[in-house]
Amino acid sequence: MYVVVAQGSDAGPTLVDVDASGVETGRVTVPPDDLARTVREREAARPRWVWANTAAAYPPLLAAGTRVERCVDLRLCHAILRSSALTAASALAQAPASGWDAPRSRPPVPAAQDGLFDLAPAPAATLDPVAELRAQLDAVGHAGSEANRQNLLLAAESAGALVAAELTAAGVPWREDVHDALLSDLLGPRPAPGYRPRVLEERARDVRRLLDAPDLNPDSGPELLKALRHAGLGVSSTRSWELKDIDHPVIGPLLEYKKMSRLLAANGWHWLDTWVAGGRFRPTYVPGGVVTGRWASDGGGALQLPHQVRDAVRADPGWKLVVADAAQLEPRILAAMSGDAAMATAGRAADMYEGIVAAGAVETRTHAKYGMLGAMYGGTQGVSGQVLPQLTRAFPRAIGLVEQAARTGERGDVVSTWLGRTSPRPAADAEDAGPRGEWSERSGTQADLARARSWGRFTRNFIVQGTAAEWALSWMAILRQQLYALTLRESGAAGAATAPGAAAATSPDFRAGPHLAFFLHDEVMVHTPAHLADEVGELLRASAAEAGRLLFGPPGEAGVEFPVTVAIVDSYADAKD
DNA sequence: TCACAGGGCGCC
DNA sequence: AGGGCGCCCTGTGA
Repeated sequence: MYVVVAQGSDAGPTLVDVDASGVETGRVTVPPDDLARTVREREAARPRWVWANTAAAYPPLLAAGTRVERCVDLRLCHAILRSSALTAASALAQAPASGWDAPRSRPPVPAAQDGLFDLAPAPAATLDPVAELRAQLDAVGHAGSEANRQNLLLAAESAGALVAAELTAAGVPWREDVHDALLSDLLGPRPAPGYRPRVLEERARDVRRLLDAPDLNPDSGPELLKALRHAGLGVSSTRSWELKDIDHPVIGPLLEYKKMSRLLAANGWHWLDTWVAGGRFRPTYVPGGVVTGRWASDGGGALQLPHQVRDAVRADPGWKLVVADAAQLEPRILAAMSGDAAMATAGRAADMYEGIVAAGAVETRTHAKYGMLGAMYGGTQGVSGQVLPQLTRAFPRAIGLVEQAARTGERGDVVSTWLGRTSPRPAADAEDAGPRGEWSERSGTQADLARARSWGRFTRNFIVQGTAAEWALSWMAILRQQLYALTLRESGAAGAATAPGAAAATSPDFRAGPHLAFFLHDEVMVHTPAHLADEVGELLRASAAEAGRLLFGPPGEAGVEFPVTVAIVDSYADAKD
């Protein structure tokens, strides 16, 4: 059932067999060099591998050609169970903070060195993963009738950790030559270090001339603001959206400077040198890195990859990129969570916002879109605020759910996602705010009300964003298994002469067949041999539907559909409409 | 010289 | 006066 990978002695890691009720049934110490081979052999029995931290344990296995199907990431699951409202009464939740609560460390914790070991925080190696697994099994028991949901969340979170490590190992196929040509085209040739590219330098000169500010550094906000005001422009900031409606000759060159400067700084040649090697962009994903359950990324800015450079993402020769995007994921999630049949019906339309118009709730698609976004984010101004009453009349259960989440947050209480990820409590330390302390310690001040409303917007969005993240994790977990099954099938066809039973010892690398290459909250990219692209596209649709059933049950009368748009392309730039 | 906050902007 | 992020740059204070 479970095989716990524990840090043993210098002799190597210890593998501890544990049954479903937490009872140890055997253990063995493995020489470090044999770990990957041993895991590969044991994988045939499909155990759930249990380790402290997938990000540390799994990459070495992958590097040795060992893929695993299932795991428990104790650190990630601990974080969920510690704060979950479903398991609040458990010993795990009640215990004081331990090494399992340590924040993730960006660089791996260096080994304790002579004399300093007692000053270092408890390293993961000193924690007992078997005891932690038992504590987690016990905690889930406290969820009672909700144990299934909690288990589903833990499984999804752990599967996500496997996916994240595999995404980094696979990398995004990246054509450095295309990226370089794109940069040269927009900015001019790569300059010597310390110099601006030609186009950027020309725009900077234009801006200085048109503002009559010969020494202006356009990268300096304060300098730029001063120069703009001196030229008679009544601006309060240097933000592009504030500048773009102003009629002055400097605006054009300035906006172009900002755009190009951003490209250079964020995804220019330096980024290319740092993050792309051997034809792959390998970002680090951080599962659970956002409180809502969304992933974060650490270095490389994977989750902010601008559309400007996506043309450099190209399938390998003979391969294709299959890009799938969940259409209007968050409003559909809200419809499913709330059981709002009218909104589910609106979601039957290929475009949910058109469905909302067709239902007679609002007049235009734009009103539907901004109204729904406003409802989920807590917008009160402009179009969102205007159409909210109409949406509330048409979809009382859906809107009521987010309104209730907002009220709960304003009171200072916690909310939970569909699978039971629970929001943090608001910081209670507003009093130590220094000079303002004397009037913020009384409740009911303007600042208190603003803070409460802000936290209400957070909890309002938390339930939707967090549940959407759970859906996306489930989607990827299902997809990951199906893609690997396809890889196994293909390799079996190629090696038909191999004796039955020999397959396990020679399981193919997951990168030999269709595999996940990129993830972006509600969008995934699969890199696949071209002849399988259509089949992969169908898997992407089917797994999205299955993720919906896994979370919300079979789509009955009020069933919500989760359609995905699928594009089979050579270049990522061609995937968007 | 370094760490940090804030402006600004990229993504969902 | 709209939720969640990461990263670059500048300016400031230790």
